[in-house]
Amino acid sequence: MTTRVRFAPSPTGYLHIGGARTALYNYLFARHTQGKFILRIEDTDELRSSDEAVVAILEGLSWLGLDWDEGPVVKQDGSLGIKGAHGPYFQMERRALYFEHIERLLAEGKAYECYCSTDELKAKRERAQQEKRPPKYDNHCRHLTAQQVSAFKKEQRKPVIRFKNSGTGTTVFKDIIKGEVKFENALLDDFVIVKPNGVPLYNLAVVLDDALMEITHVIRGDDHISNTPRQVMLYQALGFKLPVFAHIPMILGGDGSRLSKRHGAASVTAYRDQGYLKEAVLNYLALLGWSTTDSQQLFESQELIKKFTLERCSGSAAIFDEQKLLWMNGEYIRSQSLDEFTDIAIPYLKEAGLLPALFDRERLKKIIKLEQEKVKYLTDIPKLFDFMLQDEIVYHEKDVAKVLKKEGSQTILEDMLERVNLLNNFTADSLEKLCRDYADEEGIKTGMVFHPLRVATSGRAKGPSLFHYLEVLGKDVVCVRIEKALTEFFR
RNA sequence: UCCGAUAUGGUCUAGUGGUUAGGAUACCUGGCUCUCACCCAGGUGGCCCGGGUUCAAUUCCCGGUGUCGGAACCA
Repeated sequence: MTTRVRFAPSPTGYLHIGGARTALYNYLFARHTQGKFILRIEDTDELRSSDEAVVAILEGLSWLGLDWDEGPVVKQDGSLGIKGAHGPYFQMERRALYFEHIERLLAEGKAYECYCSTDELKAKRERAQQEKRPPKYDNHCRHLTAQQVSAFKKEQRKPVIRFKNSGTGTTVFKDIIKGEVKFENALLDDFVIVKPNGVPLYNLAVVLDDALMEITHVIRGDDHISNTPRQVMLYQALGFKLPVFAHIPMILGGDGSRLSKRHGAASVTAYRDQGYLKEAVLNYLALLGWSTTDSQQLFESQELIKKFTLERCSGSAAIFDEQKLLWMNGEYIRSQSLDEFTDIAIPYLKEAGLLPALFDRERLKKIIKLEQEKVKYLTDIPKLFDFMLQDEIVYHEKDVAKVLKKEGSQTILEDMLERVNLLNNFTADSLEKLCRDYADEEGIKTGMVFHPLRVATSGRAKGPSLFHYLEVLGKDVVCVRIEKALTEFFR
């Protein structure tokens, strides 16, 4: 039997980081088992759902590279398309498919119409809360007489449909991650499954869709675990085969509460925009709630698919640790080949106006090579490379004060200017030799030469290997910059 | 209030009826070095609490507590 799993977000906003991990686990499971990964949009909440959110979710998933086998897709021309043979993949478009099953529940006496108004129900709920009783529907409409029903109809009251809970026994289901979970049926009430306008509620829609789409494994956040007994009851009432459940724990913010915008970025695209590599986000998310026996941290592409199993998922909630994500980002940045990373860097440099339309790629690679290992966020790229890519030089005041405006710096720079000018073979090696020889002759420490030279030619005290970037800069530029530093700070 | 899940350094986690409780990150120290970073070496820090079972419990059982989730005409 081929496995079929789904990610079923409700389009009420961006793709949340927790949702992204749920999608990732579904994706990894599907690929690992060579099954199908389906994307379904649960848009039965007409008030909160939006088309923009659908697009945002697809964008998030696509950025991460979590490709799905069935579901809505954004076509070349930007419009929404569909792929897969179990559609539609939007619940609101599936309503026609639900009717017969709802009718069946009604006809078999497994569900009934309820005419209680929302106000009446709300009042009852509040009373229960005040009296410290669990809020629970009192089954008021279970046994309405024909007269009462026609009276309600005359009032134009539109009924909801409730599921008739047996109220006895227990509902048990197996969960790959949580083990066996039991609920007393008596504690559950006759929950609403269809709204007055005929739109099914989550618990019904999810069961019908999963069953009709032949979903074999339901992998979702454990915030759904309390809903699962209701769904199990529906599966049984409807006569459908139960899928295997796997409830993965929540992702929390630094303060232990559910991760949200308050904790910084909560959407995957926000991480993209902050300068994270998708590989790092994927790897980090995979490890947040899943691990190998040897606690492996970094995974090559395809390796996650090979090693991921639901059985090795943790059962407890995890706090999202951005510091560790950042470390991982650095690891992935450093692991890119020079060519790969150059391709990654180019858009950032262009955006910052540091690259003309036409540029010398080989020279750019030499520059990138000097600082690639230091990039933490991709958004750091411009400020790490700017002084090597543009003519103007920006002097950092603090560094100038600390390094340049020191006793002897002027003489040193003047001497260096003279000697560099005479240097024919302008390479890192010869430059280093020149500087060391000079320090030797003058009987001063090499640092006395290196540091002012660095600040004079780069504008700052931190940067790549001095002689290597001087070589890339070239003799003319280096001389101009030393000259400029001299006139600006000493003359 | 009821129901459910859950508990190993600050954080993510591995693991075990007898271990010096392992890895990663973060932090600190040292080394490398022209700065920063990388890299290397070392270090601080942990089994929620109480009972029970047992020769022995971080591990198994029960209870408690904390945390998170649910108890919608939201998903």
